[in-house]
Amino acid sequence: MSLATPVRIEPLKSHCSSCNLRELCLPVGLSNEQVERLDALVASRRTIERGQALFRAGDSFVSLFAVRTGFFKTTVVAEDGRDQVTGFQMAGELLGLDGIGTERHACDAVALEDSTVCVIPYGQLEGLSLEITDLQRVFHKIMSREIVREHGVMLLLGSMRAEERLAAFLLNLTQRLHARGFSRSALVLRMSREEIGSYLGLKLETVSRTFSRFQAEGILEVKQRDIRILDQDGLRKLVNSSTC
Amino acid sequence: MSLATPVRIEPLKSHCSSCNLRELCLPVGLSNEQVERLDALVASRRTIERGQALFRAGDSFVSLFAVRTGFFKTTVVAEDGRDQVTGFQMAGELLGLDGIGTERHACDAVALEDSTVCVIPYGQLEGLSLEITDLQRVFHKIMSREIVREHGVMLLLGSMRAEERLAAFLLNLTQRLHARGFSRSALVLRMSREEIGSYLGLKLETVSRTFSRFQAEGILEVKQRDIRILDQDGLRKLVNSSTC
DNA sequence: GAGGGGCCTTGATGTGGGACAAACGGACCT
DNA sequence: AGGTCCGTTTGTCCCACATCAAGGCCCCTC
Repeated sequence: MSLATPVRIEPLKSHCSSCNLRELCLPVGLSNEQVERLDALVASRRTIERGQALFRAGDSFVSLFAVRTGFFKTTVVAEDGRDQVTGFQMAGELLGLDGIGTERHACDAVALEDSTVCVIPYGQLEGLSLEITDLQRVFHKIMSREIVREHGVMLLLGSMRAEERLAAFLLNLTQRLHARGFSRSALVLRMSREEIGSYLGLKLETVSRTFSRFQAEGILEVKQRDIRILDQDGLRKLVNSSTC
Repeated sequence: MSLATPVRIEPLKSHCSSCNLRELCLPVGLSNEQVERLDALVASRRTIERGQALFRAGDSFVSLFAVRTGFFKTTVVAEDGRDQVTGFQMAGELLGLDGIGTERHACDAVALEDSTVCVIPYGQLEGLSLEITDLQRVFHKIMSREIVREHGVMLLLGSMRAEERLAAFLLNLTQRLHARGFSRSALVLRMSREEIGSYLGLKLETVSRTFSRFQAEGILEVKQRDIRILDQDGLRKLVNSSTC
């Protein structure tokens, strides 16, 4: 490390009030006055370089994190070393909910590109949500939706075939990206074939082959990580057809 | 229905204070005084016959339910009709967390044997947890643990082989039963092979064959739904060995 | 622009668990 | 006791995906 480069703790103040993610993040639905009180709590930002972990399983749990920019994956590791990607998180989504139960994180959160997060000290969030009913309600809803999302993944892993899994995955990603102002029909994958495979319970070769098949069928145009969706209905039909 | 048997709405008052599940349920860790305030809120019980639904996906969400006696499964249904068991709940465990996010239940909860539940009106629970910090904390922990449990299921569904899945399932069940005072080595399954299969992402025939194999290997004794675990370490090794 | 290292694609072959079918067994009737 | 129903077990065959292996593409560095 060079002499002139001290470790930099980002002291940047976050401002939920003026954040363009306000409607996608923790402050959703809160009044201006309420968001200002939340501002006082969301004290700092952190930047995470691509490939670095925001936290790891076993780390003691202190704060939640809201993705401000960038892209993350969360993974759980079995005792024998196998790991499973449990989710991909983009701007506005919360990381760290897994840590509340035991006061230690239960999974790793790793940045898939250079990212910034807002740090939300959990103890203070608890305190504030005693005072702001709406904040408590929003927070409960976020946790509940995470539970429901995972139900969906269980359905996918438990009963879908490879094509259906990948189709469902792409539709989910584009829907979330669209909510953030991106195109519904084009996306750049931030994760590798292997990470997609881990999330979907498939091997990377199967993911790759399925992409190729979708391209051959005219459903997608695939150039490495650049994906263009040519036939969204085709994808949707794949997910809903019980052709097994 | 006979003339002398009116529909009975159970008006029975629940009492968390005197409930033997106190340490396994929502009141865990609360003081006597706090639990008494919770009592005021948990106003009624409901009995659910085997095979009946406590709630169904799409039902509007009003209350959470704590299993008092009996056994439930929760299932999500895809648009094409396939369904996936997302969990099995026993005494002390909460049902309905999925409904908070959208104010509608996202899954079905069906009793696998005649059961009783305590009804916890969610609006009142929100209100009380504004006043009792510890209650808020406990509730958050319960939701967080549910998220972590589902991570574990994702790991199971995404990367384990049939034997590992069934072994992990049995260990999880016996561990939870043991916490409720039952034997660590003998259990009676409340669910069918098909329901186990759905939960584990396997077909019922595969579940049955795997039980048979475990029996042949001297790990289990299987008589229909009566299971005796002869070699707990054998089961544990199965789960942890990355023999794939 | 040559070389190397990730990541991705594609081919050949193998296999775990699915699909289908039949028989078994226990619970509950009459 | 016999019959029916439903869940379970077991056998046989088959396929979707895994595994193993080779080669291609892109981007980085020197």
